[in-house]
Amino acid sequence: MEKKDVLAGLAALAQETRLDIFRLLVEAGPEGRSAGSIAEALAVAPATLSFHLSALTNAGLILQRRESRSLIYSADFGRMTGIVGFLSENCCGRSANAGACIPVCAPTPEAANGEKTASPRCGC
Amino acid sequence: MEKKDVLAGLAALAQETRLDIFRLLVEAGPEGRSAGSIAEALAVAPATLSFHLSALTNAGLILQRRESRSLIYSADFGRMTGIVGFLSENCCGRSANAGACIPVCAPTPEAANGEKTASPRCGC
DNA sequence: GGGTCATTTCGACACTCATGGAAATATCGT
DNA sequence: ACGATATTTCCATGAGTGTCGAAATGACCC
Repeated sequence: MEKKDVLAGLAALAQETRLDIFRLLVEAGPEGRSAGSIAEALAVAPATLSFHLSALTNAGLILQRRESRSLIYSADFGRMTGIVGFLSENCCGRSANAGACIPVCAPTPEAANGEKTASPRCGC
Repeated sequence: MEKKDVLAGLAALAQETRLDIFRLLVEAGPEGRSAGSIAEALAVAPATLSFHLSALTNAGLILQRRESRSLIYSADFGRMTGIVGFLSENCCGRSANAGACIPVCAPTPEAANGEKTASPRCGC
């Protein structure tokens, strides 16, 4: 996970509507949710929602797929785990991390296999 | 840790110069670093640095103290841990977090004592 | 192919942000 | 009190962001 990716992710999440969208998608799990359903849930105008969805997509935080007429968005858990890992490693102090942990989502298949995950998991 | 605090923290860190400043202060530990020393290390104009330092301070991410002529800034590790905790809990999926952890800095005295820390530590 | 539904793109607007020079403020040593 | 040092505040400027109505695109069904 490179700094510029983390920066993009933070910028994307540092906005109330987008954070709400992302949390909604995390809650929805891998199946995701259609744009319309998100717009309704958050009471956001379609054009505005689309703007935010593309911001999140560009940041690599969410994925898009089409399902007949609807576009379904879902959270990219691996990316989010990478960001949290970066912050923990680089922004929480490196010497004093003896013991304390924050539980995190299980690695997604893609993260578990290839893609060197820079975040060292504690062996608990 | 409330959503608006997390939002403020993310907004503060979602900017390259500020992320660099914060990482420098994390590296410096509790002793911190003077504004001048930061400006020199990152090659940032004093006025610009001051602008960013106050953004980080307003977000609650760093602390300021005076030491004779210099103002010393240091990272607020408890705050950062809170933000990472929030992201892990709310943005990494809640069902699938069985086992995986990300090591995090030991809680600061203030976090360890009072101030209900919403982030559940895993018992490893 | 025409109608309809779901969503995006375009365009315009108000607003906020990042930058840095110049002036102001605070602290120290003499 | 004065000069030097460290840092902030003030100000102007250019760039970027969030919002949303209206028009365009894509997909389905008959």
